[in-house]
Amino acid sequence: MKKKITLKHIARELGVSISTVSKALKNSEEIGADTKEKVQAFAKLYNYKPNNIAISLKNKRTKNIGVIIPDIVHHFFTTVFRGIEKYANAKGYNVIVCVSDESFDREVINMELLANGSIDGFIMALSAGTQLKNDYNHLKEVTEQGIPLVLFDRVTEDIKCDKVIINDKKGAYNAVTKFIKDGRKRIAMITTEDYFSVSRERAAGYRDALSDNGIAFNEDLILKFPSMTIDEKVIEDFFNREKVDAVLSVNEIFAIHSMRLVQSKGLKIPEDISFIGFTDGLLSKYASPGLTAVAQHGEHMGEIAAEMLIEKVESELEEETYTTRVLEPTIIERGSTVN
Amino acid sequence: MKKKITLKHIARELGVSISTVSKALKNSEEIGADTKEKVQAFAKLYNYKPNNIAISLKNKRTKNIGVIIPDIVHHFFTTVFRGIEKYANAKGYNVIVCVSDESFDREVINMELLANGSIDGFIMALSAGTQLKNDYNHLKEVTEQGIPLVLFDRVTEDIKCDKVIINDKKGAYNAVTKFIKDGRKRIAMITTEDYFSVSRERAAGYRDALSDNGIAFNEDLILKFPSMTIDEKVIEDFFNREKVDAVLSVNEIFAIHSMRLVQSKGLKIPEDISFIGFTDGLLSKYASPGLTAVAQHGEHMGEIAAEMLIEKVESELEEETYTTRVLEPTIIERGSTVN
DNA sequence: TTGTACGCGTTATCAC
DNA sequence: GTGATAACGCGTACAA
Repeated sequence: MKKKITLKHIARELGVSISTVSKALKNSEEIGADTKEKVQAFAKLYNYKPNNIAISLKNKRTKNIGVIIPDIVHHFFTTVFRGIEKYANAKGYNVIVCVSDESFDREVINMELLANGSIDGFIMALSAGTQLKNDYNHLKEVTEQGIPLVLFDRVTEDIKCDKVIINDKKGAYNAVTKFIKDGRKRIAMITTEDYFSVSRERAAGYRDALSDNGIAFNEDLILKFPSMTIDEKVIEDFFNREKVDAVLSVNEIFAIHSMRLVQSKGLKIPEDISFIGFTDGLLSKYASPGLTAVAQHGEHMGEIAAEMLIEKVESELEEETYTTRVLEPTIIERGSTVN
Repeated sequence: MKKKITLKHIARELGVSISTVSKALKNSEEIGADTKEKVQAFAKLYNYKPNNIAISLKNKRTKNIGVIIPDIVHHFFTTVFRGIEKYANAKGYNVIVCVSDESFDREVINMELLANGSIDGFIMALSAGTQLKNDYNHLKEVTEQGIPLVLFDRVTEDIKCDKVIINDKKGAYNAVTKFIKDGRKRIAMITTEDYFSVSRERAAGYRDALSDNGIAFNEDLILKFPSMTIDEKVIEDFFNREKVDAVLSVNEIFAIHSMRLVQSKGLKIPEDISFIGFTDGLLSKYASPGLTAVAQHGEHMGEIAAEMLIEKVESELEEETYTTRVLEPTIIERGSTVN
């Protein structure tokens, strides 16, 4: 087993000082050509690579960025992550991921852990628990320490930092408008509780589109789930109770479940009832019929988040200007709506 | 902006030495009760937390584990990752992820980067590029440096290290046996090129099951894709050319594509043709009909990989005993096969 | 041209 | 009880 070699080893072996070795490896002009050659040859032979940790300690820069997401087995977060990873890697940064599992406590613990020197900045989407509790002190502490933070998708007004979101309101607005143009009258919405920032925005877009088209808002057509988990029975009751001809869902899981249910009741999609779901993921693509989706462009979102973060990390001056990038959602038409 | 505080700051502020502060904070018996109290109160007030990087440098242990996977937007890898993250986190480790994007070069680069002190050990699945090139020198270097390595799912015989895989051969064997029990005669297999270790194993299981049941192997019933990408036309040609009544697919994407295609040709699933696909993911669950799947238990696999790695990392003695854990696959029955 | 000394933040050892 | 010192590995200002 050939252990990692350090400057000290090389210096001792070659009978020179550590700083000479250090300079020689950086091709410093101060060092004589022969010494340089000797040192470089030796370093190459033993495959010397500087120790990242030592460099981090010295530079007070780790070249790591911390990503905290609620769930990794979730297509949208996964695409965002890919964008982050891609951009960060290209810039020479590594990505440390922690999963909050939608829990406030785990989000806090992970953040504090990473904040103690492990990373240069954070990119994160708030956990459900955090949004429910509405407590952002852990974020505040981090930003007050001067650690850059970028929030994406699930954000909060309470924290001053860079953010990147999609225009959820407009996405919902456009979807509902499309339904209305297609002649739909009783448009339902399946969503989660309001403490999710995205759900609130989407609900607002839904209501705006209805009112702009002279359709009265009907509370009975809103189906709310307390979390990301589904109760098949509740969906069934809903569709037995309410006669609807279009459904906007805040995620594809709810949408797919509903589609299967109404199909089993003998309804035809999109003739009798049409569907649009947020988060253009695999399920939307492979459902039968395909689910028309509001694409959130996760990968692009991730790239932008990483770009914003790294810019802040690398900028010397600490101006306190924070920007929010709003990406435009796109509707991907598939078989669940008429064209 | 209140910057991170260090031992030095506390020492200076309180007019004591750094080592006194360090000891006081660790509740050392050597330190006087009043000094301890004073120091601890001050530390709490200013929210002192030791710097991870400095500790890493001192201990030569980072409490980070490096995970290198071919693709993050992939349900199976994602579930494995969740298992790794969960276990590692519980043990106080962070996870640094790098995505090789199925490329040999990116795998090498990422590995070398992380190997320079950033992590205590690696967990990885080989990229397609690496398996194709069949070059494992970067793995060899890492293990020779004494850095523990655990391979999962996509492994190689060429490297001596801990491994965790599922019994792919048996999974395929069981699936095909089920087809035969259900009276199927012309059983096709959709797979990738043989350089994937898992594809080889699954193909072997397929052949064994046929031969054990007295069915001749028929090369024409094997549809091979060069990579993970799908050519719709090729699938169509295949099903137009060959009359098959059962299909085993090495992944769910190929299976779902095929199901949609044969359905569009008017065939009934599972009456006319039945399907089983590897990787029990979201698509299998939500397809119509649901796709009977060979579950790979990714999360469990991840937990085991993390457990094996951390055990090696924390064990002082460097015995060279490597074990391979083989998990048993399970068939999850859904509508794509008769019960 | 090369080497010495110091600092990054922490801990452990040893002296006072 | 408390503090000085060395060490982890590296880079660099400064001295020789």
